[in-house]
Amino acid sequence: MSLPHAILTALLEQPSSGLELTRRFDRSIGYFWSATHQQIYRELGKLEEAGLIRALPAAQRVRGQKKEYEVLPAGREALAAWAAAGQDPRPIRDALLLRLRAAAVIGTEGLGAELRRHLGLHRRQLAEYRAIEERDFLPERDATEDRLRHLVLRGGIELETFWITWLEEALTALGEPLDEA
Amino acid sequence: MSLPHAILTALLEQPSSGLELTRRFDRSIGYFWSATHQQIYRELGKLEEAGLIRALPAAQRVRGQKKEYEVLPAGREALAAWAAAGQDPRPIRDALLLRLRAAAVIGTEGLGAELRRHLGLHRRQLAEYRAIEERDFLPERDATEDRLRHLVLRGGIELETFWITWLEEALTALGEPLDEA
DNA sequence: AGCGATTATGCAACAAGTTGCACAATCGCG
DNA sequence: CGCGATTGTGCAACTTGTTGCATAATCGCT
Repeated sequence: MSLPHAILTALLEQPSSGLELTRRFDRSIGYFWSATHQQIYRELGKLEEAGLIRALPAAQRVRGQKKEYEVLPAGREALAAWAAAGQDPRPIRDALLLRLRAAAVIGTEGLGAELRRHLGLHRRQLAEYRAIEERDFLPERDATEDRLRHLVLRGGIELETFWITWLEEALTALGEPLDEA
Repeated sequence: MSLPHAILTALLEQPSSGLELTRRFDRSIGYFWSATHQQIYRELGKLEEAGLIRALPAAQRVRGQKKEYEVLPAGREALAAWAAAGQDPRPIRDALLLRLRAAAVIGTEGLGAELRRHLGLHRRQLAEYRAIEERDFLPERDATEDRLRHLVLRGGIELETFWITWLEEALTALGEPLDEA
């Protein structure tokens, strides 16, 4: 599984506390690997126990007080091993496509509205990605690190574009308007 | 969750036994909602207990003997209710994008090969979808049912196309060849 | 008739992800 | 100083998905 490796990557980029990680998983990292704060805290506990990360020292630690983690050499090695292994793409599991297939047997009522709703969501997400691209990735800067990050963002942009294209195609084929009347 | 609804849809299309369902989940349905046979058997048990489906009668039923299921009216209603409710698209969780982000902190070694491997997998999948499209969806037939099924397939085709485009873009940006030397 | 391959159903244990909640410290404000 | 809002950590229970295995019937072949 990849959650621990997502966390190791995030901590290598920047040592953080559980809540800071949670926020980053809600923003940039979460654009391709989402996780809730409970998942993150649980995984931080496991990673610390496994000796892959450690909490930065603090006077005394009590519940409700910030706790920063950093990656230990063993953690960096574990991440490298994971990266070297290679993951197969997981089979698609998409409820909206299933919804279409269901519509073929129970009828298309309400389908147009649902497709339009998704179209709106994807358009909004695409706009967000584009804003980030314009803000963070000017054509000048071109270090390898930047290029990799930019590629990830491009992936998000193109994926949202795919959905928008497909949804418009679907609505057209069903004789439905693209926007609410 | 959607597995029960995927099964209900499949059984409405065609009453089947657990193994027949499993095969269909490996083919057409599995292209957008994958499931293993254990998941399917477990879910069939639950659906039967809930009164949404029933096993077609047979002389006597023992382990290792085929058991066909059909959807009861309550099952059709449950499916319609699920379809009416609407699902939000789930956040992306993609290991390859995570892999790129990890490469930014631990180095790009082996990344090109991994991207090429994925490129090959997606190209093969796309070819498979295209073959199905040519075989099953001639421009003549145009019932609503066919149109819906075709749209689902188009989704698969466009999704694979997205991956191929992005992977080629990524390899180019990294100065890597698109195919093994 | 005997036997291995295939078809078919299913249990159990585990791993991963989700939901709901509890509780402590700290910060801002009147 | 007191008190509500926010920040921060975390447990417990549950659902979903995966892996490995057990077991029974049937089919084809010799």
